[in-house]
Amino acid sequence: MQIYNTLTRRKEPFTPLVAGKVSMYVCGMTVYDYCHLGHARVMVAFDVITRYLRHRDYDVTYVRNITDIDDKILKRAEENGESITALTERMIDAMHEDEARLNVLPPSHEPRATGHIGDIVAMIETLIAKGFAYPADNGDVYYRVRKFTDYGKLNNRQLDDMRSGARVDVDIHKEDPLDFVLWKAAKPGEAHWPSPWGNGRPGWHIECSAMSTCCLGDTFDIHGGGPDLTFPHHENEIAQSEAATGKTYVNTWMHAGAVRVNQEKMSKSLGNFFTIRDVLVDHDPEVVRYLLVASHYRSAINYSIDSLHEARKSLTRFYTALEGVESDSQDAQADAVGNYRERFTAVMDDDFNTPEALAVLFDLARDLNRAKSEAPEKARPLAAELKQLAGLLGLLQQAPQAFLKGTQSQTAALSETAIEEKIAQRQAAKADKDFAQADAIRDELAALGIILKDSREGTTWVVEAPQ
RNA sequence: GGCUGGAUGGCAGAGUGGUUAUGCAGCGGACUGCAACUCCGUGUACGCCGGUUCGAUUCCGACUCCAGCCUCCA
Repeated sequence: MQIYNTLTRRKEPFTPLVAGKVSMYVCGMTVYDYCHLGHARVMVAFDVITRYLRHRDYDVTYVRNITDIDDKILKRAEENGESITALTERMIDAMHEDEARLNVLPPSHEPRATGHIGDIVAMIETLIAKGFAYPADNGDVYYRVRKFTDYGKLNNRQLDDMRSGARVDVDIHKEDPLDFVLWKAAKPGEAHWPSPWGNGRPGWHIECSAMSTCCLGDTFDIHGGGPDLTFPHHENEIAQSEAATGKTYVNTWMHAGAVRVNQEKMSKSLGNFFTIRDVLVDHDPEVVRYLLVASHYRSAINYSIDSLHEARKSLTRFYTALEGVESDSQDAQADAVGNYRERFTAVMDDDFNTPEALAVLFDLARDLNRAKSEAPEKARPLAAELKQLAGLLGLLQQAPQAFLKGTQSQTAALSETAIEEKIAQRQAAKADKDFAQADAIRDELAALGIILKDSREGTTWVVEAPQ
């Protein structure tokens, strides 16, 4: 297998530290609001990566943290008039609900910052002892960036170039404007934990260093996250961890691509974000997942309603192929189903090329459609193979009819029984050769987005993408 | 200003130093009462200018444009 490494800016053969095992840490949510599609992308990308690595027989330990103490959380809890814990618990529950709907498997461990204050304090103490950090007279503790000679290696950035950016905040308590905070002193009334430097809370970057090291060891295989975390967050993590342990922090850095809206990054600051739950009101969660998997994990995706419709159409093609074929995993037999599995594995081995993997599945689907009419005995194994391979992408696990008939909200204009009633009326009209009447019924349903399909076995229907 | 990516057919989106991506849409045909679904067939696509090469969309350089990071953001 080969994986693109942000650190070296190229694809590299993947060799885990311990043969057969993969240790992976992904930066998760700061839980002060609902997840948006950018979060969904990271969740789905690393879910596919985890599923595939496990399929390749790696024993994967997947750690994804929860940042449950932070300035934005304090602010939001204050605005809402609720306790910090009430807010974070509510958002954590919502996040779990969202990812379950997107068919994202839970990580192996989900450590929370507030559960690791001791580890965080210990790491800061080590950094101070080694001269990489210093307590300031305002009660904060800062990281001494210029002391870490490798600083900037992940982003290919020179410290002196960053000065010219001039957007670094000038803080009189810092020795150098580039220094960043490890421990923040609590203002009166703020949530806090005791520490050798007084009451306070951890800075953002240190929690990931502490939790990843504590769950996975000083050095681990893969560290992932969203595209906007490479700087400063991941750069700072490297500085903290490598200074503290004296060892390489991470071998392979992986970053997902951005989700855009109208060619602009979807982000909290721009306010152009769509939450997962908002999108799921009108769309099958699998459509959203498909949209995310249909592009390579590193490339930017432009989100639009049209792109969701495209995704729905593609899934409709797959489910149409699977419709009417009973199969289970026992049916997938290598000799009967061609080389799809080999092709799928070859492209997924190359930096998780999911668009190519889907192309293989479309070829498989065509083969399946052909088999359904020409060689029925091959249909079952082909369908089983399609479901099994798609399952590695977290797709095609619904009953075909369930997907094709859409959600209740999509068919709300007419109940399922009413639709069946109309179909029966049309059958009767057809039997009487009253085609004008039959066509009128079909047009009436089509106007409601219900498309009829006649076949030897009878008439079925699908819901087309909502307009 | 520094640093990253990107520019592929009507749209989405992979990939490759010479030969079909794939999906949607379009066109022709089969199937159908007519459709839909499905199947078969069908597209002189690789931002611009140079260079390397027998040959470049693919490698190298310049240019233009787009996006991102340098400040909280996945």
